[in-house]
Amino acid sequence: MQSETIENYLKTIYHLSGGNASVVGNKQLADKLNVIPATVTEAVKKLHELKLVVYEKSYGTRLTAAGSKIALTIVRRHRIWETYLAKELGFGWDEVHEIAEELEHIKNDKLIKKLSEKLGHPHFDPHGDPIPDEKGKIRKSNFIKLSEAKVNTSYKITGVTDHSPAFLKYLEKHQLIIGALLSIKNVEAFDNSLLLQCRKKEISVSSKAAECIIVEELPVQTAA
Amino acid sequence: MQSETIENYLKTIYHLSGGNASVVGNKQLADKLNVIPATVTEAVKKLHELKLVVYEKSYGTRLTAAGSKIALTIVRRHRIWETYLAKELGFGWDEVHEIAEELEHIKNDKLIKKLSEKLGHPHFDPHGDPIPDEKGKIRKSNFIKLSEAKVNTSYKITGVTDHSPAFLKYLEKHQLIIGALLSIKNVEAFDNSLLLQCRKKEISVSSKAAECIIVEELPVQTAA
DNA sequence: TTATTATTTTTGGCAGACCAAAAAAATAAA
DNA sequence: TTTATTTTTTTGGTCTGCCAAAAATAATAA
Repeated sequence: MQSETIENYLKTIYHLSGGNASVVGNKQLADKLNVIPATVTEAVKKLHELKLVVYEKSYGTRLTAAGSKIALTIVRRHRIWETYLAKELGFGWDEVHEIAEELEHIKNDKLIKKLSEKLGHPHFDPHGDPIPDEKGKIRKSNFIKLSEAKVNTSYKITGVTDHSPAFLKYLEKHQLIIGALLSIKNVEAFDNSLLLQCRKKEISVSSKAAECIIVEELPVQTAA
Repeated sequence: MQSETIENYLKTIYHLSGGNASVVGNKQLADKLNVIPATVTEAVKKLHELKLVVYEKSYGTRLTAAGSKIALTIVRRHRIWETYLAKELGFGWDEVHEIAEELEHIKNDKLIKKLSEKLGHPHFDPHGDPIPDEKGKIRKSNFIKLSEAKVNTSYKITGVTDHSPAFLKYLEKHQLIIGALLSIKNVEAFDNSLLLQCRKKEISVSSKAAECIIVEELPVQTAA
């Protein structure tokens, strides 16, 4: 079986549980999936019967190993397609998510294999999210949110956690794209907005935006 | 709206009516769609209400202009994807049909535009079937079935009308691929099988196979 | 033209996926 | 700990897309 609906539930549970197989609530799921909680109750009961999740009444749901495996193949498909659309077909990073939401349900292993091959088996998609390999293994990294970064330290942007076109276009406009180098000059006490130094320009970003930008600390420059 | 089911019905009606908007029966449709005739009756009633077909009770169904337009966009998507899978991703011509059956339902005009662009806006897919353009227009051609070809005349293979992997693999094995030149040496009176001359070899093909091979008569060689 | 066969339609039903509204349970606040 | 508030579940219904079996039509053969 494995309907598109099931795939979407498993994928969403995976995302909401942060990949940790931790428990997610019905309301949470309902909001992400644009259905009402009653619908989720039904669905998770069925997923439980299929042994893809463990559902405990009035408490929550978490993925089983089998469910997690399926979720990871969907995530892999999604991110491979996103990367392919961006790299091979010239789509913008703000466009790929929506199309990949459909393409991720195409069931053909060889297709994903070919796409991955053509891309040189990438480990990250255009938003900096890691791409699980065929076995579902994910490259771990010690990236942090920009909102948790230190002042006056060099960072590189490695990803984003919000994929909305509006946010991505905003970032692009300010050249806050993946790979960009930056440091925090100042944190505004009033609203926690950050004053960034990036490509010789100073840019102010809200704390909300900083929550959605993922960075990696750069090794300190050794004196030449 | 425009569910996957509707798209499949319209596409199938299109194929069965030979692109001529002629009438197709319920049984016919049911067989192609792997459902029972009763299901088709329901479906065509609904399509009629949507003004995508004209359904006359106990008689049959044909596409309206609106229905035909949708059918042609599905056919276009299908054939563009088939071509892309074969040319850009290295799939065999016996593999592409099945995958394209899923991909044809991805609703994103820009995606098809990009794929077509990358391919140089092809007019024929790997099976020799014409690809409708964005407006649904199809390149007309005066191709004929090999079974209707004359003896001792030069032809070029331009397409096939059976997309089953078994048939395509059979053709490939005998080098009866698109572009191959051949002529009919003899027609066996007993079973109508054809003795072909192709690439210096003689090949015998059944009348059933000859029904599924499309050829184009070559201009006669003028003396040099 | 009647009998036979094939096709089409009707009727009643089922499963998947959803919703609205009411009831129950859990959580948070007073 | 007793209200509120939020979350979860139950119940009754809808819509789409399908099937099985029976009845009605059409097409074909005798």
